[in-house]
Amino acid sequence: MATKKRTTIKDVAREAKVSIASVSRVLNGSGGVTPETQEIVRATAARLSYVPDNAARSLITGRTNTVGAVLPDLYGEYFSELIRGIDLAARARGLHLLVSSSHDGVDAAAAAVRAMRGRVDGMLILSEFVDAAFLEANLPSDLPAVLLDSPVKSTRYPALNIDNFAGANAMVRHLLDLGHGSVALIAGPRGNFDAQEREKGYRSAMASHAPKAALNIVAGDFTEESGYRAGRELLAQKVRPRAVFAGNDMMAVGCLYAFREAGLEVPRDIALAGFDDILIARYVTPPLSTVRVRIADMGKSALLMLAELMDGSGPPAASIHTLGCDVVVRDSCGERHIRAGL
Amino acid sequence: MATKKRTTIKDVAREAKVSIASVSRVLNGSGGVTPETQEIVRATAARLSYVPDNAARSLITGRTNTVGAVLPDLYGEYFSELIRGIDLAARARGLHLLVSSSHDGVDAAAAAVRAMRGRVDGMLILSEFVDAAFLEANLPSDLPAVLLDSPVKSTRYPALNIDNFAGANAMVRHLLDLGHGSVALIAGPRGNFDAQEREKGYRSAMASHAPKAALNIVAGDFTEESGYRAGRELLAQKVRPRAVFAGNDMMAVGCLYAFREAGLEVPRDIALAGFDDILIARYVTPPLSTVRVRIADMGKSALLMLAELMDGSGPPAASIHTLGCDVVVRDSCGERHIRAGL
DNA sequence: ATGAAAGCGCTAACAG
DNA sequence: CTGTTAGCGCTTTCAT
Repeated sequence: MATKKRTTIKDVAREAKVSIASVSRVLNGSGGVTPETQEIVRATAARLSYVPDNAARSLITGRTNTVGAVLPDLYGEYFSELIRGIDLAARARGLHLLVSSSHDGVDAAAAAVRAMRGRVDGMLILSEFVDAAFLEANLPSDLPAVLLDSPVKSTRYPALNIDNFAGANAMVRHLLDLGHGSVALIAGPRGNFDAQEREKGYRSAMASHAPKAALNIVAGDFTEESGYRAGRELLAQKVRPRAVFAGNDMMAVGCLYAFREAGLEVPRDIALAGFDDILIARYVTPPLSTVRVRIADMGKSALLMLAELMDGSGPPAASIHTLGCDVVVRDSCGERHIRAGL
Repeated sequence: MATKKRTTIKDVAREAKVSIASVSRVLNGSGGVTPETQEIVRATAARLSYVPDNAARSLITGRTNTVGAVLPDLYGEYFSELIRGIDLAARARGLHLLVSSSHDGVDAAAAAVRAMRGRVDGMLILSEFVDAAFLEANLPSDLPAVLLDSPVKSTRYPALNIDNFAGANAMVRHLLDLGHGSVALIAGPRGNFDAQEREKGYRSAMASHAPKAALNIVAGDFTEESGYRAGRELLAQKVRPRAVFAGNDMMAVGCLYAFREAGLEVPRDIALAGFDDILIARYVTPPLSTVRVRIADMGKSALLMLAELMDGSGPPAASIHTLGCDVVVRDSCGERHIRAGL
């Protein structure tokens, strides 16, 4: 279809009265061609609006100039920012982007990864289903890849992670500094890597800045609904906490609704903070203090890393890079100013 | 890189002690092979973990099994929903998805379209820069394509549009039915197709349901900031309108802030509605009545249409399909119930 | 500086 | 039912 009867290099060669080799040389800038010949070839190619066939080119060069991005079924805002970061960086390097999202299980993820074989020169993988065995089984050993936000300590692939620990730690510390004697945590889903790191950050901040205060952790699963339930659970405790740190913004929003429903005013009666800085955070009442994650940067950095890997000049395999977060202080935690860059 | 020294069809043939043709036949299900041979081939292929080379396959078949999606630099939520719809439908049909987003001008869009030549069997194009001449100049005449949300009346490509007119019309009618004597409009950017259609919908509803009321249109450009300014402008009018229909949700949100700042209560003092049903709409106070656009459906339908086009069984070129919207009634317009599907 | 020719890995006739 | 073979469009030696 696409390549039904396009003009080929032969047509150009014939029209330009040169050999196909010369045409190839000119169009690839391989040098060794007279300026005059170059001119003729270029003109003819333009006249016939010749476009080299990528399949043929890939077949012989072994390169596709395409990178693949495998992403899970994830929440809109995060996804689009990430993709944008990746796409921009890819375009800047003349690379195309093949995406595959929405995988709801290991098998789907594996299929997605495998389907990209031979179509891409490198891959960006972000999936909770990825582990060392998964990679071993589904990735050709010679295909460069970069792992995003992954717990895998692979010896073969570099990983790029968000500093969930530091972000959570900083936010809890901030809450504590504000004078809220003790902070409760609404945890994220058990198996989730981000959730675990954030919880660790919470524990660490509590241990170092409020060693006498008891830990107060209620369960959640990153959904608004679970945040709402957690909020009610918190209010039912004998002593109502002074501040709550939710493992992500959606839960914070749910929690906010629970508080509002109970007639409490945030932050006067109880302080609240989230994590992610999703768009909504700015628009709820009161605006939510949260931890901003620079997703687009992560996409960009990941692509750059992958590109280097593909050039053979990349970072040592197994390196783990970490991207910082910013504490964004809005109204929900009881103070107003911005503390950035940790 | 990716294809450095992979096992080829020859290796499989040798190991299975059959001809490469048989291997090809088995793996393509072209039939005409004994079950036993099939079994042997399949087993050896699996054992060698053989994966056919896409480039070679494309070269000879002329198909890439990939569709391209060219999107402008657009707002996160819309983009991710659209992509998800497309991706899901593509996967269901065994098609891969090559994306290119973030184009800030005609040239960038043209480059993006051209770069996909030969890499895809069909294209989905959503760009404000697209018009008949653009397509003529940048798309190979034999490449199937579907236009998304485009004003172009092309004789060559089918288009899939959102029924902005009907959506706006229904919302304004709803506002009028509620008894708000006259409705003001915050218009979108001048050149924008969606904005124009929505304005027409407003005019039409006013003409038919409130023929005696004067039209009241203030300018906006789809940004929150412009909505805020428009809100102030509206409040400065001699007679404050009873209801305001904003051309999109972001402007409605900005407008809401202007009203709040002026000490007005929505919807008691003034009713407000938007368009798009972005996530935020649900979370502002009061929740915003709006018009829901089924973006993911649009992506899916577009891909299905494209797939048919690629099979040769597609809709007649130049057909224009329209996707309905739903009026979503929340608190901001002064009544609570849902009216769906128009 | 240019051209001829050998494949890249695969599918699709065409023979047998 | 199976094997042989001719390319698909291109890059890249290797001659000239």
